[in-house]
Amino acid sequence: MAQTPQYRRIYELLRKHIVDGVYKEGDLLPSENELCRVHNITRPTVRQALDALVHGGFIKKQQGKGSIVSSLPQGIGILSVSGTTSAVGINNLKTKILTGPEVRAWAGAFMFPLSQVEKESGYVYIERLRILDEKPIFLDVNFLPNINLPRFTSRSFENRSLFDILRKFYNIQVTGGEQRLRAIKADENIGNHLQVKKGHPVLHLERKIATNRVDYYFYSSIYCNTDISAIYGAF
Amino acid sequence: MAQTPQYRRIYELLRKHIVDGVYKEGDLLPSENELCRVHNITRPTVRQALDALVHGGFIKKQQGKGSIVSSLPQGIGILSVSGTTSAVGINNLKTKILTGPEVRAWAGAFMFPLSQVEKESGYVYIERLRILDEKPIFLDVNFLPNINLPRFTSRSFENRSLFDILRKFYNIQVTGGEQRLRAIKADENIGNHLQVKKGHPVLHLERKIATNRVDYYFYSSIYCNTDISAIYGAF
DNA sequence: TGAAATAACTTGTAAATACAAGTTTAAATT
DNA sequence: AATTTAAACTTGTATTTACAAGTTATTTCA
Repeated sequence: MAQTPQYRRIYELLRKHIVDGVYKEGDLLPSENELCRVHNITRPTVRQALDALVHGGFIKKQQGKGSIVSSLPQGIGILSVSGTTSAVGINNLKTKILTGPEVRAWAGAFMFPLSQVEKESGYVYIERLRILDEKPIFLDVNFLPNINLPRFTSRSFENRSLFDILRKFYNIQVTGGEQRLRAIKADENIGNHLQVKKGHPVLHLERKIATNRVDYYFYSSIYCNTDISAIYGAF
Repeated sequence: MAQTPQYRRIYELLRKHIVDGVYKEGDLLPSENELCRVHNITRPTVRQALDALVHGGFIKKQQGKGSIVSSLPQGIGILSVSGTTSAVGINNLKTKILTGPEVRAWAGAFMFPLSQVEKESGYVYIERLRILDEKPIFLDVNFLPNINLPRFTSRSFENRSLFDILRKFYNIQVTGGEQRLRAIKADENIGNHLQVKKGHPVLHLERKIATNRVDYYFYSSIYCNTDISAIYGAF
């Protein structure tokens, strides 16, 4: 009946409290039984929420002791699905649209194999520069198969998470994905955007992102300048 | 009573079957209820095993349909805990010990903050080169705090997973961790080992690895040549 | 025959319960 | 007082039950 499941609500709540500093590093979260009482739910449900927090790297659990809040990462977390991207430095992380959103047709080879439906549909192209403290940190190039995305190209993307828009307007939620990482030399174009010399080492991520819409994936190619801040991930 | 929990057994079994090709990409695993019947366990237990497979990127689940086997990754999976390292290409992945194992004392700054106990204990140092198809793929430098690791320096590490040794002889299992990624220029030393020119882009991972032993972490600094095969990860 | 309704599957969420195992605190014993 | 023991916590594993929700195959009806 509930649109969002209970464990999700508890997860979001605890996550927010950790990010906001209600619980600090090393603190113990309320025990599972206490969370049960407070929110009037059962332990399996609480544990489902806590598992998600562990998976996101927000807490560690220790048998007999409790759920210990982890330190918030120093770098930028884009390795896990909702792990830390939305958690850290989102305040001073600005977004600049370089190209799009505009509809294009697939041409040439692509970083991931595409289905027939995807090929026929074309894609929405968005190229963005993400800026942290006035310094360009990463350039992300996004490919969203143009399947059931009405009025997408006319939406505003400035300083807004792509994920948020997909969730809010199209009820598309990211459920996971796969990625490849490489260290490459920046070419002329990437170098200009990231303000590094041509040939400078840059981290390249190629991602295929799965959603709650069955068989709907979208794709991102991300170039990171890791000189200032590293990419962070929990596992 | 059971030394290893049931869900772990089922997880290992299914994982092996996927890796061995019993279930191929796109195949459906037996349904949860079927796995219950076959292994004489209950659905929450089965689901715990399947969750672990999802987390490792081996399957995707679709409500109403089933558990769909994912494609085995092309690259080398060292991003997740037991995700794909041990799954892919372990046959032709050779290991060459460059230094150690030998006990050393901490000196100077370290990539992660250390506890007092860790500082006082020193660490076991191991430097290894991992070779895939006669080509050096990555160089890993490991720091294991020298706490309760009897006879560690005298063990043989050739062509053997560090994780395996820790599990087998010391009952230490990797439960998770955190990592930072950077694209850097190879220096003289790294360039020589990885057979790339000095200044060539190399992927650098700094990892703090958590274990089932409370407060026991170990650390790895990994340098990857991603020219031939990328680093792969599911999330 | 073709479309719609139904049944029989699948996974997702959730409750209530039980005991095992690790940690901490308090009490009892020496 | 110091040590040991026990109790009261904590999380880990597991069962049983129930219904919701999505998918597929079958049946029914027009």
